[in-house]
Parts: sequence; C-alpha cells; structure tokens
Amino acid sequence: MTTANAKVDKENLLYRMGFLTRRWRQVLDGAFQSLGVTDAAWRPLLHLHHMGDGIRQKDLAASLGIEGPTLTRILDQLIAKGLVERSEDASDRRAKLLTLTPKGRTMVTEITGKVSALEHELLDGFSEPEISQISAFIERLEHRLQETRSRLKG
Amino acid sequence: MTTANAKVDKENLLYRMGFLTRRWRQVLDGAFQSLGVTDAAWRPLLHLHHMGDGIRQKDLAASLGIEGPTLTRILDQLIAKGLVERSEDASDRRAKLLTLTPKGRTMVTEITGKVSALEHELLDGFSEPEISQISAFIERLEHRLQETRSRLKG
DNA sequence: GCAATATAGATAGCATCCTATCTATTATTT
DNA sequence: AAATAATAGATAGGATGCTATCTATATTGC
Repeated sequence: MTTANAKVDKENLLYRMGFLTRRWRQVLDGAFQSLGVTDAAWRPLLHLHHMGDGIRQKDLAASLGIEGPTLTRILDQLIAKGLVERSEDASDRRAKLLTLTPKGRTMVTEITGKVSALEHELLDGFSEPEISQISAFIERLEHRLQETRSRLKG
Repeated sequence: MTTANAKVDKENLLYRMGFLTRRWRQVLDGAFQSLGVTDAAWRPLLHLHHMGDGIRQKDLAASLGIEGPTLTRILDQLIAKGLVERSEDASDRRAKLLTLTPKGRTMVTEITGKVSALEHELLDGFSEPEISQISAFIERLEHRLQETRSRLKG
C-alpha cells in the first residue's frame, strides 16, 4: 500500500501544485478585496514599481511571465482605477510607456505589507534550506517543462 | 546581491508554482489535443476509472478537489463526446450516477500511457527523497493555506 | 402529516489565462 | 523609394476555475 500511495503522490505532484496555487490566489484575493485590487492586478503594480517608471508593456509582460493580451486587460483595469498611466513613447510611436500614479505608489506600499505578512505566515514553518531546495526544484522543473514544450511543438 | 535574490526567490515561490502549473497544463493540453480531450477533462476520466462506476458527481468532484459547478460543465463535455454516461439513482432521485462508456475506457488507457510518459520524463532527474520532500512540503503548505483561509473568512 | 431545512445537481455570471488575429508603426530588403 | 517583414499593443473568443443562486428531491421537527 505504501508503494502504491507513494506512486500516486508522485503522479499527482504537479496537479497538487495547481490546487495549491488556486488556494493561494483565493487567499490573496480575499486579503486584497478591501484594497480594491484583484490578485492578478497587484503583481504588475509591484513589478512596475520595481522596474521603475517608463517601461513598455512588452517588458512588463515578460517580467511577469504572462502574455501581452493578458497584461493589456489588467492594465486597462489599473488605469481605470487611476493607479497607472499609459503615455506615448516619443521614440517609437507603437509603444506605450507605463508609470505609476501617486495613488498607485500608495497602493504599492499597502500591498507590499500585506503580501509580505501573508507569505511570512505561510512559509514560517519551513527552514531556509527547505525553501532553497523547493526553489531549486521549481527552477529545474520550469526548465524541463520549457524543453518538453518546445520539443512537442517543434 | 545574493541575499536580495534569495529573498526575491522566497517571495516568489508560490507565484512561480502557479507559473509552473500553467506551463504544465499547456504541455498536457498539447499532448492530448490529438485525443480530443482537454487538460481539465482527462483527470475526471481517470478518477472515474479509479473509483469505479456508479459514483455520484458530488463524490467525483470531491475526489478531484474541484467544485460541483466546475465538474458539471466538464461532464457535459465528456458526455457530449460519448465518454461518460449519467444515469438516475433509484435510491435518490436528486442524484446522478456516473459510468464510463466503452469508448471512455479506451480513452482512459490512452491517457494513462501519455500522462505516465510525460510525468516520468519531467520527474526523471529528481531523486525519490527529493520528490518525497517536495510532496511533504506541498502537503504542509496546503494545510497552512486552509487554516489561513478559514481564519480570514471567520 | 406538513412546514422548514438540507442536499444534489444545473445554470448564470465573474475572473484569469491563453492563442489567433487585427491595426498601426517601424525596420529591412531589393 | 516601394514592397515586405517585424514589432507593440488591442481585440475576440475559448478554456478553466470560482461563488451565488435556482430547481428538484430528501430529511427532520413539531
């Protein structure tokens, strides 16, 4: 039985990760509801803050690991809320430059605090070496997935 | 710099998991496209096969870790494809019993082979102890998330 | 026995992500 | 210089997940 269960666990590993990330999103969603931003919206704000003002959508999307159209819609929401601004790029009229508004900066501060607190609470019971190992595991898996993906496509 | 990066890694852990599971879904989606089932559809088939015929939707949903409405839609698709059948439960006329059709059983066999091959390929570079540790990590994290979630709600 | 509550499933509507495709602009090639 | 290809972003439509709510049955309590 032990063998069978271990096998099942192994086979469900990635699925259980998916389950986990859904729950995590729900927790964040709940925590941010009072701020008026959804889970998908706060990360672009932090990245924008971190990368500095005046970056292009394309670069922000790459930094976030999402596709252009996904970011476009999120930005529409953030702009509608007055947290972010799109402006013209004088050197390339196809591009738009993104900047945080003062309201956006305030929001970044609030979000940073909440995310840190939640993540600390969740990862508190895990040792540094453990977290490093998991992190390395994820990185290797990401790499392998990329390979598999391009192999299947090509 | 090392410290800063390590901190970022820790903070991004759950997000990177989400990224990973999206990619994994895409790989599976691509692999199953030729079979005519999507990623969300194959898992109910396998669970149904594993749990035996004649189970209720409610139980299948619980087994999959998804909510009832989500399963309802997936089942609609599987039934439309002739892989699964809903039938009346004589003992409780609210309930529906689920069974795999012969076509569904054939599909299960094909899917099992593909999933196993892909998962083996992906997890091949990882040792048993590693996988066990990751698995344990996920389990603890699931538990903590559940706690946090109910704490925030109540 | 009948009203109130609980349960199984379906439906509706929202959020997030993706790919495919369209428009506008820029870069390259001949 | 004109035609072609490439790039930035927007739009459309599909897939998957959730919650809230509806209908149809079962169960419970008085």
